[in-house]
Order: sequence, then structure tokens, then C-alpha cells
Amino acid sequence: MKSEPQVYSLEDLARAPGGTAAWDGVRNYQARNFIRDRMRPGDLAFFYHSSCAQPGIAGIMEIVSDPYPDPTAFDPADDHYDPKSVFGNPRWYAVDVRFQRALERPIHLARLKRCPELEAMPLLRRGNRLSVMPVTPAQWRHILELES
DNA sequence: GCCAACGTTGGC
DNA sequence: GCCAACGTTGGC
Repeated sequence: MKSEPQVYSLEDLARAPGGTAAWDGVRNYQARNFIRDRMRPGDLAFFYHSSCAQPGIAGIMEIVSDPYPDPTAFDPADDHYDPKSVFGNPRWYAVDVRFQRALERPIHLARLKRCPELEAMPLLRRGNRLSVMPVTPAQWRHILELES
């Protein structure tokens, strides 16, 4: 799950009450589908820092809620307001996430790109812009091995 | 700041 | 349904 650290960083999540915050504001249908259809409490996710000097995986968080309609889509004062998302027929979904830990050191995009085992990851595909995407168990294990 | 890649919008 | 225009993402 990607976030621009200057907007919301892993450190921000760690400082949030209970280390928990809503992962909201996702406005891409494919990413929405991954949240709505594939995420369940207890799932783990990598927190990826994008659009910064050293983009890469910064830490690990846990999904701690079922998917639910994204309240920011209903709020006219919110940057992510979408008048086409209505109560009873919500267009966008969010989940609550809880900080688990920071990696001992970030695993940078440049490092990930050097792993043939990871080349199938959407993250590494040319022109990819998905902000939420699945990680296979094998990819997850391989990435964690890069930490040590 | 640049630009490639992609998604969305809207006219037709 | 097509497709050009536009806006956004995100690495560099």
C-alpha cells in the first residue's frame, strides 16, 4: 500500500492513536477492488513510500477492520469527496490499518528491481500506478529476506 | 521540473 | 463504442 511520506508516512501511522488509522482516499477502481474484495482483518501489508527521494518499502502494518464505505467520499469538505458515491451505493472503500513495525532499514525500489523473484509484482511493472496491490506469500517472504 | 504511462471524461 | 483531451501518478 503506497503513500507519499510528505502526505502520510509510516511514522505518522506509528504516532496515530493505537497506531491505527483509516486507509482512505483511494480513488482507483482496481485498488478499490483489492481493498473491498481481498482485504480481511489479520492480513499484513507493506507500507510503501512513494514520490520521495528514496521510494521503497518502509514498514509493515496489519489490516484491522473489514472493508467499509470510505467516509471521505461522502464529505463535501474533503479533498477526496465524490458526489457520485452515495450512502446505500458507495463507490469507494477504506480499511483500518495498524502499525506493526518499521523495517530495520527501508528496502528501496532500486533494490526490489534487482530481484528476479519479484519481477511479476505489479509494483515493478513499467508504468504501474496502482496504490494498492496484492503480494504473494512467496514475494512477501523474499522481500523480508532482503531486510537482513 | 520533466515526462512516460495510464485512467477518466465527454463529445461525437 | 471510439478516441482525443486532459489530469494524475510517480520515478528520475
